[in-house]
Amino acid sequence: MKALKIPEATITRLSIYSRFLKRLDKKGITTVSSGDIAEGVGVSPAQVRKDLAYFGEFGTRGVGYNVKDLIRYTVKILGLSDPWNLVMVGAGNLGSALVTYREFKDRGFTIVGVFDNDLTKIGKRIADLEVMPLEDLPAVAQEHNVRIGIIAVPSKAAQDIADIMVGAGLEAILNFAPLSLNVPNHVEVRNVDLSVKLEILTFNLALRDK
Amino acid sequence: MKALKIPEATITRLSIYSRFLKRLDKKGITTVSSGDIAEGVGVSPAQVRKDLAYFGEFGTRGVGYNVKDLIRYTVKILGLSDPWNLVMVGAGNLGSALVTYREFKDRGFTIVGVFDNDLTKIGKRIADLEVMPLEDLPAVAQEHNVRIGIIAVPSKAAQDIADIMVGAGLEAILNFAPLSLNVPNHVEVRNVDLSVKLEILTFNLALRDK
DNA sequence: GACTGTGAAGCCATTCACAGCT
DNA sequence: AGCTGTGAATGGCTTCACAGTC
Repeated sequence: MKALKIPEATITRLSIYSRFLKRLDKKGITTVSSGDIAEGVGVSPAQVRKDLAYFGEFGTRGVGYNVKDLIRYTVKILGLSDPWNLVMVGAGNLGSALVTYREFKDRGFTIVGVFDNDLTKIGKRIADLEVMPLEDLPAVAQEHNVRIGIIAVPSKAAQDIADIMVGAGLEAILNFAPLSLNVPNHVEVRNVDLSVKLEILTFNLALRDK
Repeated sequence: MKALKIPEATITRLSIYSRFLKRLDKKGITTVSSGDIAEGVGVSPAQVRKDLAYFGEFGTRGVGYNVKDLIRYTVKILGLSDPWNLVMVGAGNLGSALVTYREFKDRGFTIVGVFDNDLTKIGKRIADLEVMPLEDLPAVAQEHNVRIGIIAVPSKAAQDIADIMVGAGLEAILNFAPLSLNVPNHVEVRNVDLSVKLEILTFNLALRDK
């Protein structure tokens, strides 16, 4: 693979293209142009071609892209050719919703353990999993070759959970708590902040009202 | 307010600063520097100052910013001085989790109606709300002056819901379904894609494994 | 001495426009 | 004729560096 530095925005879009293409494939569509993809996901055709060009030449000039092939390429690029096992910490409403979230399963993610340190939640069933105490996380992670953890606990507990995940040898964390986590450099963290986009909307509506 | 075009990334960070500042305030901290904020949320001090500078001069040279004042300013800029009423469509796991999501309430968002067209869900209670049929959305929205709707339904239903929201006169939509919605220009849409950040993590881990 | 506010510089991402294939 | 792949141009965001203020 090229050694070029790839913009994170490109990876974001690749993830979106990949799922859009799967929908096309389900509809039986076999060929697609950069313009079709662009229209389907709301970006420019040049952007689509540029994004793909970071990784190779996947299309045919004058024709477009083969849908099934392009799905395979995007899935490969995103590291999704093989399934991933995840652990989830936080068995509250958000954690429970994420454990049962259909799209994760569709994209090859399997949650193999749900943890919480709230005694009232331990033992509770979510989908086919039983909520376990946090102490069990390292053993479960090791057993299932887990490299990625999801944090869905209140802000004040999040850093402690992150420390436990790092201690358990996890390499990446998806954090839903609205604060910045402190982790060593070798651990990748991405935050999903559920309020930010809502506040972008209120900002825009407030501007409009002026 | 200045007529300058403001980067959306700036608004994103403002939302993050605003919540970080509230945590400082709760701890009793009264003054903060751009460096403190930067460290707390993981950006550069220059970035913090530049972001704030789009909207005015809020600090004191040689001193920093007054925490309570800066909270007020950021809240005002984000359009959060007055509370917002929202409607939620989708009473599944994700919708239910969002209705009870603490942070929304803390930031002044109140969900005044939850809707679904699944008969098995209608009548169900989520927090202190009873799930209503979609037909009731326009009346509820009007009654409570709702301008923003949240979509938390499966992809294939999302566009229909968006159409209903537009028909009900909503001006902004927060969409959790992983596809691009078609709406008129006067309606603001932002998407929260729960899989994207996870796939950024797998991309990075896959790179690392090479 | 410390920290803000800001023009200028630097950097990065997107768009343009066209050569290259089919 | 149609569409990809890509170097060049553009545009926009971030960082730098320092004057201004307390």
